[in-house]
Amino acid sequence: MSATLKDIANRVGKSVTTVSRALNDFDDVSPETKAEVQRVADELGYIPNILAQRLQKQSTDTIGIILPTFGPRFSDPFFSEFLAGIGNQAAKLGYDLLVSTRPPGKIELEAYQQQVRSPRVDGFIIVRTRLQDQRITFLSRADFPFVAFGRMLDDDRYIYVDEDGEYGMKLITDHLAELGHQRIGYLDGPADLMFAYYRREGFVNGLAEQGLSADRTLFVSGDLTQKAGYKLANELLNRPDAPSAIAACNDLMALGAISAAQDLGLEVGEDVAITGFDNIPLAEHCHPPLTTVHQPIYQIGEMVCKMLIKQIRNESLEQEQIILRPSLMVRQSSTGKKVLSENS
Amino acid sequence: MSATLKDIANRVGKSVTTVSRALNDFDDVSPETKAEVQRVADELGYIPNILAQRLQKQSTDTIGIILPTFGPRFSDPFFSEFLAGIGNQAAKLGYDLLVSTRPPGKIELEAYQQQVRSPRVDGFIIVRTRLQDQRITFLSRADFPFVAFGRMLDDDRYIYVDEDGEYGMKLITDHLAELGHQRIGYLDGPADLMFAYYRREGFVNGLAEQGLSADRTLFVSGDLTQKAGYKLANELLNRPDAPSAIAACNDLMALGAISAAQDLGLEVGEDVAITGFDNIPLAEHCHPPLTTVHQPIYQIGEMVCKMLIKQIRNESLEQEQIILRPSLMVRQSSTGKKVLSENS
DNA sequence: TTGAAAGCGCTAACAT
DNA sequence: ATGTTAGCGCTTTCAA
Repeated sequence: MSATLKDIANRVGKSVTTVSRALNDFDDVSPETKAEVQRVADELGYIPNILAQRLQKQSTDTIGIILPTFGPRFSDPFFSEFLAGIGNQAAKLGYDLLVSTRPPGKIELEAYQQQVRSPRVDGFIIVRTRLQDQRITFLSRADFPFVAFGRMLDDDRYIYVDEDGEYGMKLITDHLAELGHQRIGYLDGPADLMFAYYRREGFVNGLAEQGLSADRTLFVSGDLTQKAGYKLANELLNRPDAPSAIAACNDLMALGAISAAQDLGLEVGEDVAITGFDNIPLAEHCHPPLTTVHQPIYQIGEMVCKMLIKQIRNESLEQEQIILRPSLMVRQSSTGKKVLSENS
Repeated sequence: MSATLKDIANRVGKSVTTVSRALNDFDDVSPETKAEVQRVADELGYIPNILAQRLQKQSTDTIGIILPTFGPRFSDPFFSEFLAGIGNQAAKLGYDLLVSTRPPGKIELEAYQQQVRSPRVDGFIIVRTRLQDQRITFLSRADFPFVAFGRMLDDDRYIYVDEDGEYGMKLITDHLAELGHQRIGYLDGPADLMFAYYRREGFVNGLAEQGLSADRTLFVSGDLTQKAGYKLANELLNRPDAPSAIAACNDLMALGAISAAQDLGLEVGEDVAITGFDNIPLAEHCHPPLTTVHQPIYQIGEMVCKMLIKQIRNESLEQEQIILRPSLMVRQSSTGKKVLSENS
């Protein structure tokens, strides 16, 4: 077992208190004592017992994230990158990251309640906000620190970072309209997800601004996986009145759509334009490379984490609501033209 | 703040000790007292303070995993699925999952040391073992519980689960040889990774068994990303003596290789066969679908987690070393033949 | 059947 | 500049 303050105190012949203060560099300890204490501490390889510190402080130095997952086959590039951003930032600021996974719904909410009351974490990061988000409602009421990645409908009295999904999707409609597309299919996401909502808004409004009417029969929605993208695009492209372009609300579905088009013998970028949203690493290296909207997931992870820890520490935030403007990445899946590699 | 044992004790008019024992269902507490204590506890919404329990027990009820990551653009489907497996299993068994990310090397090892000594977790799960793995050496010496996913060279006196990568890659060479390929390129992984080692062995030995000699000039190695796969395959395919098939040591690089081939105007599955290893969800839904080797990552996550917790609890394991046989998934990227969808 | 007391390792208020 | 005392919330002897 690791040495304790008491061990050091005995060796040095001082009280535990003095040792504690010496190690924490209080200025009411004589330099000699400090030096001596430090020496012995090093010698014994002292490391503070974090459990004791936490009990004393009544804080866990840990932030939590509960990933909303459905099936076991859970593999969204978005999450691993986001997690890395949060995790690295948390480590930098001296916090641990507690990760759980729960299917959205009752079980999920119970997990929040438990973790709040235990208390197992000092604050939460919420991902994939929903139109009405119980998690946010609950944490707000409980006055428990959290930062969300994403907004909610009809309530923004909480701290969040979000991308401007509406703007992002308008970049797509502008781009497609410019290429001359008139009939554009849309691969929508689950109705209760806020990001799908904004992107859909952007799509509809973007078309309108271009003087194009949105044909609702070309709207189909799926569960954000490639599989869904494949199936939905296949249906769209098999219609007699098939669209000349398909915009997907995320990259994964767009990748599925590309496969579907190719399986039908279509040349993506030429015969049909396909676009995504997210710019996951795969987007650049698939064939053809995917035109999409970039949002800096890793940086958002860092940002959200930093804001949460500030909140936990009661430091003031410059900005409690942040909305980021994403940018368009034009690639071959829409233009058919080969683009030179973006970065070495 | 949550109610404490003391609060309950005051209300009931009993000592804290009695209340503690009542709630833990000791049999030396009268039924009436138990009932009364339980009633008041419910009324106050009592939840034990986990920090105090942990200090007392000197255990954290938490297992740790430190993900080896390089750049910020970290997005490996393998990890998110593996994490989900571990996380869900841990939750089921009453454990928390502490996730960190560190670049392999000194910083990483320091993180292990710190977490061991704090003590922040009760045990570790190690991923992506290396030929000589400092992490394993350190934890073994410290006699700290851990379970690894993967083996090590020259030392198997520790608990692990691994896939039989050599066998898996032989499935690939057999398959390619059967299709008539004689010159096969190999996209290798980093030299210090154990899984890359076994898969390479399987490739070399598999070829030998087929009476084919491995042309070392067709071996190129990269960092496991699609980007690397793209670049390496591009080089291979541009040679005058280009191979007729390319086996990649993981799916991500294989996907990159597919893009490279397609960019060169080759029909994958017809003009060149390409295979992967891992069977990530994308493999089935890319174009053409990728022939690969399947290993049940999610289940392995569960398994590893269960074994670790048993070890922590000093329960006996039926098997301390487990090696799983992966299976071949034949798809269009090698055969050129369309395969009916595997599952609905 | 119950309670008093000690202790997990640390920090902090107060006194000296 | 240092020590005494108390306390974080819980569990666990040991005694009654």
